[in-house]
Amino acid sequence: MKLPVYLKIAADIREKILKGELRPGDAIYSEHELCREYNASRMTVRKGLAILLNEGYIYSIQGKGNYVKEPEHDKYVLYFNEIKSITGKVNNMKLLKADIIKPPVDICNLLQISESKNVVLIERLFYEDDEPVAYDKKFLVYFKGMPIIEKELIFYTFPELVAKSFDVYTMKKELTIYAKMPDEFLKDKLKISELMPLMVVEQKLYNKDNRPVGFGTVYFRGDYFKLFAQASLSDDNNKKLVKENFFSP
Amino acid sequence: MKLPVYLKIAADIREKILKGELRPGDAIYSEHELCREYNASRMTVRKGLAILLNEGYIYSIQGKGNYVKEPEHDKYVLYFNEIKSITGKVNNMKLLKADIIKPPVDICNLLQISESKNVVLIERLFYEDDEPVAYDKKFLVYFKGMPIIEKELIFYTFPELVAKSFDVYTMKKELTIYAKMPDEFLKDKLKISELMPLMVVEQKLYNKDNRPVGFGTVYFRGDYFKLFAQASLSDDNNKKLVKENFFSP
DNA sequence: AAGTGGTCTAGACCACATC
DNA sequence: ATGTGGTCTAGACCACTTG
Repeated sequence: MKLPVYLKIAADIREKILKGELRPGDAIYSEHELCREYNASRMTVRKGLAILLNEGYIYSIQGKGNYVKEPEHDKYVLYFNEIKSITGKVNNMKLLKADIIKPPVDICNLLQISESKNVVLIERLFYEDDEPVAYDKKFLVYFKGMPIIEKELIFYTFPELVAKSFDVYTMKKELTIYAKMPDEFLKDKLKISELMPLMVVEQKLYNKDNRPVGFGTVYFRGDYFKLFAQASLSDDNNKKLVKENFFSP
Repeated sequence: MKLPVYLKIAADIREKILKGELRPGDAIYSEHELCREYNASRMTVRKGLAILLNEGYIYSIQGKGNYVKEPEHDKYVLYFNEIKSITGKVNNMKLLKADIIKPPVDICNLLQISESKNVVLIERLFYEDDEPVAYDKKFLVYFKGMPIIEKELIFYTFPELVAKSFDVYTMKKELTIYAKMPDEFLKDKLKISELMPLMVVEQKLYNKDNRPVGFGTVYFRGDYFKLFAQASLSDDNNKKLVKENFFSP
C-alpha cells in the first residue's frame, strides 16, 4: 500500500462527504490548511481536490474557498449502439438501400443543407436469426470521393460510418428516444402482427465545426430492445482516478 | 486574451487530433519536448495533457509515452428525471399510496432483503393539467425514524427521496428503459383508450456500501415522453447540457 | 491588508520501457 | 543506460473576496 498522497487526500474528503460529515455548501479546509494536515505541497493538495472537482463532489470559488457541491441526481452515462442495444444477438444484417439522392425537405432542415445537395441514404434491417428486430434509416451529407463500400455499410454503426467518412472524432452526437406504434410499412418490414410498440432512437451527428453531418432513425421491435444507463458519480471515474486527474473549469 | 498555457497546449493538441493530423494510436510529442516547444515547465505541460486524458482524447503508458485514443462512439450523457423528462409541464401530482408493507418476492430479490423486512411503498400519479401522464411506483428499504412526510413524497424525485432518507450522495444508480403496451390497470390509471405504448423506466438505487436501497418503476404515456442524450467527448458539452437542460444548485 | 484559489517554475526522485 | 511518464516539493506571482 503506497497510495499516492493526492489520492489519499481525495479519498479522505470524499469519504467525509459520503458519510455526511461534510454537507453540500460546507467549506472544505483551505488548501494551505490541507498542506499542513498532510504535510504536502500545494500542488499535491490541488491535485487531490481536482479529482473531487472532476467527480462533481466539490466546486471552488476563487478568493473564497472550496465547497461541497449539491449532487447531480439526474446525470447518467448511457451506452447506446444500434447493434449492441438489442437484447438478443444480432447475427444478420441486410442492406436494403444505399443511394445518393436529393434529400426530402425535413432532412434538409435537420442537416441544414439546400435541397439541391446530395445525401447518402442508407436503409438496413437487423436480424436475430431469421427475425427482423430493427429497421434503420440514415441520411449522410454526401461529398465527392466518399467511400461507399457495401461491406462497411452493413456492419458499421452510425458514428463509425461517419467517422470513416469525415473525421475520426464526431464532435457532438444527440440522441432522442421515444416509443411509438408501428405504421403499416414498419409492421411489414419488421413482420409485426401482434400488438407491439416500437422504440425509436434518432441520432444526429455533428462535425467539429458543429455542422450536422448525419441523421439516422432506428426503429426497434419493443420486445427486443432495452436501454441501460448508470449514474456516473464515482464508479465510472475510477479508472481515470487511478491514472491522473487534474484540470480546471 | 490571456489564455493559460496549459489550456493552450490542450487546445492545440485537441485541434490536431480533430483535424486528423494525429490519428488514433499515434504518439504525441514527449512531455519533455512539449516543455521546450511551449517554453513551459513539466507540470504545466502535464496539466494540459491531463485535460485531454480526462476528455478521452489520449491515454498514456508509463515509460513509453502519450498516445491518441480510439474515440468511444457509444458513450452518451443522459439526464433523466421522472418529472422533467415529460415533454409537457407536470403541474399536478397525486399521492395514491404511502404505506409501510412487507415486500413482494420480486422486490425482496431486487433489494436483497428478507421478506420479513419492512419497505415503504409509494404510488404517485403525475398530471399535465387534468391529464394523467405517468404512473409511479417505488419501494424504499424502511428503517426506524425514516421521515415520511407527505409533502416530500409528492414533490421529490426518487433519488432526492433516497438522499433525504439515507445519505446525501447515492453512490450508484441504474436505469433500465423499455417500451411496452399498457395492461388494463395502467390503461385505467392513465386514462388510455386508444392504441398507445408506454415508456417504462426502472430505477435502482444503491447506497455507498453498494447495497440496494430503492427500486422504482415509472410508466409514462408514450406520447408525453422523450429522452434526450448527448455525446460526452468534451467536458464543455456536459456543462452546457447541465446548464441548458436545467439544474439550479 | 490578509486570506483564498489559479497559474507556473525548476528542479527532484521514482517506476517502467526499450535497447 | 537512456528516455519516458508518475509523483512531489518549495517556492513565486496573480486575481479575487472579505474585512
